Amino acid sequence: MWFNYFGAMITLTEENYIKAIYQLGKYGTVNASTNSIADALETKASSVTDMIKKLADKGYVNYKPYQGVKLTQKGKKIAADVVRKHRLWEVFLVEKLNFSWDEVHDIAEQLEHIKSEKLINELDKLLDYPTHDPHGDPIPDKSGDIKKTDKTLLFNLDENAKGICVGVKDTSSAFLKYLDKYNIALGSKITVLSKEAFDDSMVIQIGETTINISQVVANNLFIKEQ
Amino acid sequence: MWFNYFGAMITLTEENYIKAIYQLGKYGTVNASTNSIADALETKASSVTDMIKKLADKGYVNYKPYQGVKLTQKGKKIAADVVRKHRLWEVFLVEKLNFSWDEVHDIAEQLEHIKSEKLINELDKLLDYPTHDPHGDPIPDKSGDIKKTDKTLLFNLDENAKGICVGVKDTSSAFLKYLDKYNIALGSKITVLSKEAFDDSMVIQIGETTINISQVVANNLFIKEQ
DNA sequence: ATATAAATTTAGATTAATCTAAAAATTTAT
DNA sequence: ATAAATTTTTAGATTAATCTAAATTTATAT
Ligand SMILES: [Mn+2]
Ligand SMILES: [Mn+2]
Ligand SMILES: [Mn+2]
Ligand SMILES: [Mn+2]
Repeated sequence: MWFNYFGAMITLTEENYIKAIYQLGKYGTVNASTNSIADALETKASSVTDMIKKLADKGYVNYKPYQGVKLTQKGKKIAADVVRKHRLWEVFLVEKLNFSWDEVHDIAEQLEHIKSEKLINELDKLLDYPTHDPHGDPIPDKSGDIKKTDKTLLFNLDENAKGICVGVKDTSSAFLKYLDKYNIALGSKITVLSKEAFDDSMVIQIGETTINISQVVANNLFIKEQ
Repeated sequence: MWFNYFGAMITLTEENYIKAIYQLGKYGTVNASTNSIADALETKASSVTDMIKKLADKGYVNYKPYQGVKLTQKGKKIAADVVRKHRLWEVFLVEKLNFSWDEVHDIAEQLEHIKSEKLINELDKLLDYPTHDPHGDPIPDKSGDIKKTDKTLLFNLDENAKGICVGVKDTSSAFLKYLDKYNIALGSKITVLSKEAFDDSMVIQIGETTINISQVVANNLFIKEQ
């Protein structure tokens, strides 16, 4: 039996639902729909409806039938804690255990559910209080706050614009390995040499080399413009 | 869905049962009884019977009704892996995250179920391949073997015998805190000054100081005689 | 050797989380 | 405005893990 911040019992499954709702609500203020939650968790809409009711009973979400859900303050705190743990563990795996950034997600999915406040705070200290995970995503602080930096998708940059790669939107192993192959990493300086209107591809310069990237790639790389 | 060494799916609960059976079979060759397993896991005998059947179906234990169970080779490997993970995580918590030896057990109970071979091997490397956990218990190697050292309970030492504290039998927080209070730690040099036949208490010397300990304490401290 | 006690198993329920299929509500398109 | 399509909910089952209470088997004591 494990108890959360508010002294209530919470299961691994409930945490996963709450995290999914949190991440769906990241952009915009719309409620998370039943189907979107089902997609995110690779489960069925009927399962989501059941769980949503339980989460509403426990005070983690506000729910009116057919209206989707939104996290309460309580729910947001739980979600931020899980995300904080997930991202700190990812940093640990890369910084201390020699993992590469495409290997950490699945293990962090497990580690994010370990319950111990001291553990996570000591881990934070061991890692010297990192602010971002290996994919450039911000790490919520103890109170659940994240300071969001101004970043844009590479896709939105104009010709001749310059910037630094600060994150990835798609964190799939396939995409991360593609980036490794072309020496694109967090911190890389990128210049847009040209844009092709026909297929929205781009020619960009990374350090000394020049490469052609597709619209798909450009839409999954976060850049801090300079 | 998680898969073990043999490619079979295994749940956290199954792992806990297998570990309990492993630890019950540590001394002697007798089968683990249904009730002893129930006690170890704080569950009911009827639940144990059900689970035992499932473990037998999966080939982790040999079971004949009313005869208790014994781990198969397959079961022993699973158990040793879980124990290895448990103890490596305990070392990590003490060595890298400033935990004391009385705080690590419950968290290791959670961490021992994290599935990643690379994770545990890298952790092993980070910790410089420790052979014992913070309570003096040996850490199984990758293939599940543990080299057991010759140790005896302090209770068995004669008057004037000397030894070094190499482990604790009772790993409860209460006992460990008692030991901290009297500056008894792994590595402490202990001399038996006298034994009291009446209540089996002892007077022992630790470094400069002399203390009286009860039979309960003497029966829970492992000593390497010198 | 029988009776009593203890250990173990079986039977039947319960809870969490899931699913499929069908019903109901909402949204979109004509 | 009505019909069609989509989304969401409900109904009914299933699986894993647990429990209580009763039945059965094994061990112990006279
Ligand atoms: Mn998760
Ligand atoms: Mn990440
Ligand atoms: Mn466990
Ligand atoms: Mn230990």
